[in-house]
Amino acid sequence: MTDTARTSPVTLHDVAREAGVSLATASRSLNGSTRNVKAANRERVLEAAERLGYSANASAQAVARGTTTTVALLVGDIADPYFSSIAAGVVGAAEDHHLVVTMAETRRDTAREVEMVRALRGQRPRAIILAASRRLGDPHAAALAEELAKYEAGGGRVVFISTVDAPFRMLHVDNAGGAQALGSELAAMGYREVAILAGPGDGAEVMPLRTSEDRLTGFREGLASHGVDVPASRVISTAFTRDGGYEGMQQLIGTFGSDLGGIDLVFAVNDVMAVGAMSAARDAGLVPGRDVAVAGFDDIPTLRDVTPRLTTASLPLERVGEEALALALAEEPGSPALLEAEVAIRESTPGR
Amino acid sequence: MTDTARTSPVTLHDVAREAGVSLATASRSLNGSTRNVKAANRERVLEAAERLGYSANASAQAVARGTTTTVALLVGDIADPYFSSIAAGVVGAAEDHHLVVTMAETRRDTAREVEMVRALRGQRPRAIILAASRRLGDPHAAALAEELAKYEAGGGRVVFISTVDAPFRMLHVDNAGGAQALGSELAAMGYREVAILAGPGDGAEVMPLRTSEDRLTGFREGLASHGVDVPASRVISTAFTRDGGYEGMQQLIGTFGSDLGGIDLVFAVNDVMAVGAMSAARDAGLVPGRDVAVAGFDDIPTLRDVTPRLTTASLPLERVGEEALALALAEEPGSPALLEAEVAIRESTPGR
DNA sequence: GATGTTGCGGAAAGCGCTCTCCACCCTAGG
DNA sequence: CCTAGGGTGGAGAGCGCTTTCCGCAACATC
Repeated sequence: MTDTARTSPVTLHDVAREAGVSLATASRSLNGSTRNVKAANRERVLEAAERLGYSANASAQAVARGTTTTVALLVGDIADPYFSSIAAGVVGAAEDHHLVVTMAETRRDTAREVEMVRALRGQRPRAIILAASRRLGDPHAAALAEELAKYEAGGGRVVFISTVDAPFRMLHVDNAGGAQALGSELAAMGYREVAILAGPGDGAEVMPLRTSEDRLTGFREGLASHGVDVPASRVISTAFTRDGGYEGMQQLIGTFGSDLGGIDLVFAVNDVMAVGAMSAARDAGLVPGRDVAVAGFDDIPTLRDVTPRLTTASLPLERVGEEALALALAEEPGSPALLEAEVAIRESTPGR
Repeated sequence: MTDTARTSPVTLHDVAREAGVSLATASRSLNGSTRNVKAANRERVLEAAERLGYSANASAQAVARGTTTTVALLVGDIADPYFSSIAAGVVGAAEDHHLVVTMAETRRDTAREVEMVRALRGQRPRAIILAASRRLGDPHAAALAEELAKYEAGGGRVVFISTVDAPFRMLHVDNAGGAQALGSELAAMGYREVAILAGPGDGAEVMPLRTSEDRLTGFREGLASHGVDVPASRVISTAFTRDGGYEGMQQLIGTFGSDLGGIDLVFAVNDVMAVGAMSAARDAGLVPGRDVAVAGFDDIPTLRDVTPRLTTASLPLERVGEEALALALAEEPGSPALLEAEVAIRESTPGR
């Protein structure tokens, strides 16, 4: 019976002995190799395994087979709904393929990202999926690329989500296109005096996030197609977080006064920033949606219930995760996939 | 130089050969064992490793050392901010210990949970942390306990977050106490006619979630201490999700009419449900906070900006994750830790 | 009966590491 | 001069598996 006093896991050897067969037969019975095992023997092995509570040592299998069942996912911040939604997609899809996913966090620090990749590389994952946002002209980009190249040289696969073109498998999210459509639609609704809360980076000292940049540029183009221009003085650089949005709006109010100097629409480059911005407006006595329209980007499900309901560009984040895994597993990378954003006009931009 | 054509990872053997030393010396140089290596040799090894882009094979190390650097985390739903906050805490703390965390999702299905544990067990993680919510009288509980017992018999550690007492390391979250304090305070503020949106399970067909049950009971006790009673007809069983909250409120409105028959406070057993409930109220023409007060539980950061700001019991979720890991790593389990919730009264319950 | 075929079990050689043990060199002490 | 002992390198066993290869038996074919 089960040896309750043991303190190290049951091995295949134990099972084989218990079943009275060889290691080879036990192995073949438990993982359905190409080779057949006589039913009687397989039966005995399965029983013995069950009785002993055997569970194959994945590390040993990995060493013997030369391949693991692991996929690594690197995100900026797990608690951020943007990343956790993507993670949910990856984990869900991974499970369908009987893969285990290991996660790490860059904490939005691009130097750490290189370290994390180095650490993850040791796991010999089938693929490394990078969902952490990249910066333009990042000084660590070269180091990252080098580390990833080494990983690929060892047979690994690298998938990048939403970023600059890189010599790896790419999953593009249509930030620019979505933002453009959003900008165009809002301009058509009559908004003329627009301010933008962009992500961090002024282009000089700190480099901007690629995602933020794409959304900023796209949005401006969308507005421009209706003859609306956003002067540089109305583009605020701030953190890519809720607090960043809050502070950005505060800054706007500080600069232009509590009537915002006629600004009728504030576009934040992501939903959590937009929500922070609404709070700041409210705290300054403005009613979002009435005194100033606000729009975001992403369409985070958890934020679906904020009031007024947020106009945004809807991104299928779980699907992004699923597609990323599919891309990682595909034999041939194919052309870079593009996931589109869909404009969702809601009460936070009632129109003028 | 780096062999760019290779397709299988660089091994320690390669490094040793490149450096002109033995496998043993290479191993000792690269991981700082107890044994000394002459500086010159270590230097050569480090250089060779760098040049070849070597990264130690974690699986092989695990097999050789008989121990991994992995911790497994099992959550109900990664995209749910409750779980992702805990996950962030675990991942953050794990990193400080140079551990990698692998995540799996039960999708709130308790049968799947057993399977997931079985799969994770193969990884031989140092610990398995279970954050997935458990049900009272779960028919799969026995199977789960058995699977976990097997894992522990193999030297693994199991940590349970927020649940029934079980013969494993426990991290208790003070759901009952927090709910009681919240109930008491709200009763003191004058609320008398209360309805509760509880989690799923009617106690007969479907078993209730332990978390939900604790919060329900605690809240009732808190009210009772001020002489306020909640009749069973005002306790709605619904899904533990945003949609569950929405439907629960709809049901309340359907039953008691659009004035809610005098109900002045609705307590939802978690924040996402509360937010869903507010939306349902709004969609029915009620103004949350004015026509009906709403309270939640958890204090999810992402939901900090909903309006009216949500009264809730604040749980330090990231800390829960950190403590869970600490508990997993501790030599001696010690007495079950208890993490307290703090009442946060905000505008969604202005008082009467 | 000799000669293939299959079908299946087991021995053993790896997989990429760690770590024990032994060998060797050098210095110090007698 | 010899011996003891500390420091260091390397051979090789072993971790828990997979998988190749060999051998044996049972059966079909001529």
